[in-house]
Amino acid sequence: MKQQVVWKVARLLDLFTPERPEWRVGEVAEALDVPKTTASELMTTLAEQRLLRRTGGGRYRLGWRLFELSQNLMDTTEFRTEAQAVIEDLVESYRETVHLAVLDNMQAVYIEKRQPTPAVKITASRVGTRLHAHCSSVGKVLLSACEWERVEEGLAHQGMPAFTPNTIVTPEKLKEELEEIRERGYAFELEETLMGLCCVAAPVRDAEGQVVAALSISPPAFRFEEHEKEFTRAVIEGAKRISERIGYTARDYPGYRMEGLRS
Amino acid sequence: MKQQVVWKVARLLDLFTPERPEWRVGEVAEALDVPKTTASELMTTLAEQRLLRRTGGGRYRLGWRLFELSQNLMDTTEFRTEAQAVIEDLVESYRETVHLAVLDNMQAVYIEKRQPTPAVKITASRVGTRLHAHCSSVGKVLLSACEWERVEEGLAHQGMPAFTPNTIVTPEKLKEELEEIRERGYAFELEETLMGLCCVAAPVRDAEGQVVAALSISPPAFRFEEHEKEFTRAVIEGAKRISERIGYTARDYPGYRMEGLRS
DNA sequence: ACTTTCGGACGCTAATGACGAACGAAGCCG
DNA sequence: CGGCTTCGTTCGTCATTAGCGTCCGAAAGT
Repeated sequence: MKQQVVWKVARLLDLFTPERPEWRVGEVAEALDVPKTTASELMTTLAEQRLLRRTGGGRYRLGWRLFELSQNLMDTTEFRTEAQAVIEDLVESYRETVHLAVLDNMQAVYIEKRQPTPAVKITASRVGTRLHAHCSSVGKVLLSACEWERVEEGLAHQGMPAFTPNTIVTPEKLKEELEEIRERGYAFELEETLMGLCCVAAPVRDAEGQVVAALSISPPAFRFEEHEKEFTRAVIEGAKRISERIGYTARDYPGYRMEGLRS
Repeated sequence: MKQQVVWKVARLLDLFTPERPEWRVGEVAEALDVPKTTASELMTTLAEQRLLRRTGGGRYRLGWRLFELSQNLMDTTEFRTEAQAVIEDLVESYRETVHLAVLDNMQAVYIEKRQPTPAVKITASRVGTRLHAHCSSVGKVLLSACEWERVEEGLAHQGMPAFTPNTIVTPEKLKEELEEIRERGYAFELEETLMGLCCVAAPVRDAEGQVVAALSISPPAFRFEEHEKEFTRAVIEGAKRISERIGYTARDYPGYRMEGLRS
């Protein structure tokens, strides 16, 4: 185990959640179980580097350098701009929540989210949220593009918690599901994370045909059931549009099979 | 000098600019002037922590954890939501570029930017850009809320480069200017960064009366000259609206003097 | 197949981060 | 007003750990 400082830095930064955005030295020391002096020194250094900032009276918050870096990251994520336009269109047309996610360490991270204007805040999802991949449509799409071996070790690390009776809880079942998804080119999520919520997701591919993101639409269950094929078609179409804009030429890759939608 | 690892991490992450978003181990080693093995180990650790990510074939990019952290930061920046609405309104009404910036380490960082739809990309400013505070309207507003002593030491560190003949280049002149700004409650920028570009900015204050951000409008010089008072009034009004939404009650603080606009 | 380039593993050693103790700086209460 | 508590920071020591030379394996180019 090398570079433990980096570990500590990461652990420390992760303390600053939306629920608890401000920490004092003593609190951090306790939370990380290190002496106060250690925490103090680390935090001072991080503040010098603008990864943290001091607010009034010895309290700390995340620093603006994180914003700068994140902005650099987003600005160089080619599919982002294209995706935004497509997402906008989808929300316009279907008046449902639309997500875009990437895979990170075998988890899905929402990097874009748009809700229809009369925002019925169904999903508690926030942009920047990391979520278990085994029970979300985007997650499953992204996992389906990985070698099963890697997925397996990811699961070993993170487990497969059940959130509803429909959540897939065994690796075997997930493996089957992923193969099916890879085969057909899109994924469903039928009340696997939250009762009453369904999603369809399709993969976004780059010029090399690699899956780089997943696009999903998340209507409430009852509306999904009524218009399943329509939603499915729309998401596939949208993902395809994004893919093509960033150089993917619909060669003979699996996925994008418009025929054969789920009976 | 303590916690040098953190310094290195920061320097390393800063390499990943929009212009050069991908780096290999060897390139980083050269850029930071460290042995390859050192760079390799650091980058591996950072990748494990998801602060970097490996893309195909030994290349690295910024990792998604940065996005998560930045998102946490933005989500807990109270004035952000309020500001967005106000910015939107301003752009609607005046069809000019509007910025919101915060102060970080005596530099201004744009955290919000909106341009009118027929985007005449005048300013090369990007959200997430850090810029010299002595020559921008937002910068000067933010500096005017700091003790001069701290400003001075910041200048010592960063210098006062001249970008146009109008740029303020001496601390003395800047000090005068800042006092005037503090007194009157808003700042101009008259072709100090770029010829042909003028700005007006006003401070956003939180519930404690602290200046937490600056709002600016940036029309081309000719249009600014025609409607100076109008723009000024609008920015002050906007900043005030944001301030009030986050709990500032217009007590007898300096600033927000609507009377006495520049002759 | 040979060479070159590149990334990663290993292990020694010097550098450095962790931590206890002592020191300031605020607030609190008698 | 002044001692007391709470909290953060400074200092100096010591054990830990990160740095880097050397070696190796993989991939790409010749």
